[in-house]
Amino acid sequence: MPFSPETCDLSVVSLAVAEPGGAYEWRGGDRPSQWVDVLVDLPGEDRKLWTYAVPPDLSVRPGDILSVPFGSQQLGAIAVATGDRPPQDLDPEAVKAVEDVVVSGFFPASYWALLERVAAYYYTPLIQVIKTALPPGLLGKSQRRIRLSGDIPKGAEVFCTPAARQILELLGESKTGDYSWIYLRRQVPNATRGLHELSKKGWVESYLEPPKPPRAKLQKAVTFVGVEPGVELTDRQHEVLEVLRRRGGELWLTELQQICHTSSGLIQTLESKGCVEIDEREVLRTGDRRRRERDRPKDLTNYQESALTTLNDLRGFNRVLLHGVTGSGKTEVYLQAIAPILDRGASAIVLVPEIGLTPQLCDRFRARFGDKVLVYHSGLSDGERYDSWRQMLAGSPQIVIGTRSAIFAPLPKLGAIVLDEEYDDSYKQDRPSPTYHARTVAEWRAELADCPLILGSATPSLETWVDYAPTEPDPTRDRYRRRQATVSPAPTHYLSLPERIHGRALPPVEVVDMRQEFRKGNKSIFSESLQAGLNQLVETGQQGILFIHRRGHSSFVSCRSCGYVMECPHCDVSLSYHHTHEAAAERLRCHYCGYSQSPLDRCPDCHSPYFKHFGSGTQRVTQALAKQFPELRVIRFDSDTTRTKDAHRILLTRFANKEADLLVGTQMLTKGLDIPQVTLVGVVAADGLLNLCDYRAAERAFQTLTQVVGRAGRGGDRGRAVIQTYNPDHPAIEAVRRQQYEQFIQAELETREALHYPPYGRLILLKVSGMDEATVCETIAELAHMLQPEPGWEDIAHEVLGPSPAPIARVSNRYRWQLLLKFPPWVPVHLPRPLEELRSRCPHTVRLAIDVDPLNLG
DNA sequence: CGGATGTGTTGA
DNA sequence: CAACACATCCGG
Repeated sequence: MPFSPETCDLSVVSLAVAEPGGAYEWRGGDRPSQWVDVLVDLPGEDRKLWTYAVPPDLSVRPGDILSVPFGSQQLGAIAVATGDRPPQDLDPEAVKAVEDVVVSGFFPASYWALLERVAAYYYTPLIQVIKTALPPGLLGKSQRRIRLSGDIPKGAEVFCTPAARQILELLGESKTGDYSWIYLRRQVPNATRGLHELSKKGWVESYLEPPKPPRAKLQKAVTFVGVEPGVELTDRQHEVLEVLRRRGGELWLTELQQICHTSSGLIQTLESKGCVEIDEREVLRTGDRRRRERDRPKDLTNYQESALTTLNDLRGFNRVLLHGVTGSGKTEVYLQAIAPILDRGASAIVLVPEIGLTPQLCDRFRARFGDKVLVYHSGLSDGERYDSWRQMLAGSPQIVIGTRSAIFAPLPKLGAIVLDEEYDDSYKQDRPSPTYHARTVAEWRAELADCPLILGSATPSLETWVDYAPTEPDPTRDRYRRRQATVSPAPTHYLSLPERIHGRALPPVEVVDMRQEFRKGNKSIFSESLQAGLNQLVETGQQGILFIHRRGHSSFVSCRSCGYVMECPHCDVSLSYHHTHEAAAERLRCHYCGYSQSPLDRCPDCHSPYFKHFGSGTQRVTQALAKQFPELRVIRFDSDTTRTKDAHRILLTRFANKEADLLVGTQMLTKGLDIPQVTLVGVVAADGLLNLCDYRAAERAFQTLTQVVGRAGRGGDRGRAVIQTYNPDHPAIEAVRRQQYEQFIQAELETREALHYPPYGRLILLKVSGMDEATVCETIAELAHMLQPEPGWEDIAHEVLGPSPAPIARVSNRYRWQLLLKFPPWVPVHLPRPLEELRSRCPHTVRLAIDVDPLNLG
């Protein structure tokens, strides 16, 4: 296709140009191209293309990540189209040249369509979606930094404004002698004025630091070539050459030097004599190279077998729900379903909620598939993520295990996508745009890649249940749902694993009414039944888990005399008490803005000395345990004790090795933990879970409790679970006790349907925030007005709920208000007004964020 | 985003 | 009339 200004008209042009199944090739073709149209990484410049010249020493193809000069700075950019004719509507002199090709990437054909779809659905600029899909730092831009310069007369800061003085102070303390301008501006009020003042005096200067995108790590490798006749070698040279030959003819330079205790000089001499070649090779920083026992496919239960048969026969886009009770062996089904896909030369993506919490799953995949397994998540260093990402582009059959962003893994030949624990909320991004749900994106990706999508869960979300589970046909309902569906229809399969492997039973669940315990005179936080269970652990040598819900037992600091509660000065939340271990410093921390301070020993309000923290939930419980069960060995597993890298794995290994009898922890315990010796599961107080004011509270409580209960009795010994609550009749508790998923789900669905909440209806949340409360209120009122449905159309239109202050009305000194748009099932989901128009009504001090399909209404 | 340019406000 | 805060537009 010719390259012309017309084809660059962006307001309308979709950037997805690749033909399905074809090679990734946009306009331009194979001819050497001298010009390239790029999308730059600039906020607000959505979809505008910029033309650059391609210097003769560079080769640029569409899809390449570039660095380009832009104004005074350097920006990350992505090549969209190339051409060999100069742009006609531009002065050729004004066209700048591409600075560098950062990565030359060949995305699979459907990849761009996927990114476009995410951009459109979540109302997000395409470049921002690209940024979420790429490893961090790839679209680097230059950074403005400030450093001290020239001689600053002693005591001169006295004559400066406070802002300037503060800048000088900060720069003086800085190790590198400089700070980024963004940082200074955040730290110092009126920083702009201070900077002007100082640079005029010549005491500081600002400079642009060029972007430094991650690079492949290179190492020198030595390859054996041979000895030409007539080449003279010393004995030592012979010796080194012989070592290299015996070791397979190829070694890293450093390795060879170490083995032979020689210098690089000798090896260079060998190179000059033509006996070896030295060249730079890419080394992968993919971590974990531990050797491990090779794992063989396990025997399957009948249910697993039949699920696997269905999975193995699937070709093309199919949607599958693998509904297996806890301990039914879902992972083994994934493993055996993926094996033939790799054999066919295709790859697979396996998504898990949080990788740190599922080291066992990764280990099992690695044990089964060895180095074909790639792990990808935010815990990796930028370099590691970059290497893994490049490895995916290579296209060899592989398995990517990762958290939600791994749904964008650029695997060219995708054979299947697995989402484990599909109901988990961490699949939804709620903070910057795009606020995507990995399950939604996975459906699109599976559709575009024409491969099966497998959702696995013991407690499927309502969304998944209504879409995937077999129910009696209900034409009215189905027609409505179809109108709001986000994927085209596809064969759907419901696979059930109703039994645990090895014929093990689900643990019986006992619900204890804590009000009665109290009436009986039991003042302990442990019911009699749970106490008995804990005592038994010591006797039998079995292990147990105690689950604590964070909100049930707060960790705030309050005054016993006057009731004063320590709050964050910038947010409307109380500060939480943190104390990692005995030696560590005690801190009070704000979970929302990161503010922290040391604890006070007197109440700032009434000066009473009875000013105490209540400790975190886990801390309080471990203290109570130490008192009542001194012989129990306890491991705390919460955000305080798992902060460091690999802490999850270490603590879990210690527990698995029976170095403790009891694991006490929060939410983190619910996910994928598979330790056979666990026979007792206790929930200290389920009430914190039940009382969240959210339309999904009951569903979430049911899912979490079922998962926790499911940790018990996975080995040979029978398990049991004790749930303590002040609310034993709550439907969610009742459903967990009887382990009746379907009845609970049906009742819950009816509530949702009556109120048009998802999955019967959909939501869009608009969030507005700013420093000045009045401005925020005015703005959101205007937005609410603009978004009202046309008068007279109320019953066939969306509803506008709000404006209302966010549940936490102030964070980092920003006041937050929100609006909820609710679309009943028969109303197509879309913003009634273009986002741009809404943005234009917001003053510059006010931020507007949009959350499509929000999970947390606040 | 950063820089250049334009406009409105203040105050000596 | 300057100095300055604030808005707007441009960048290839």
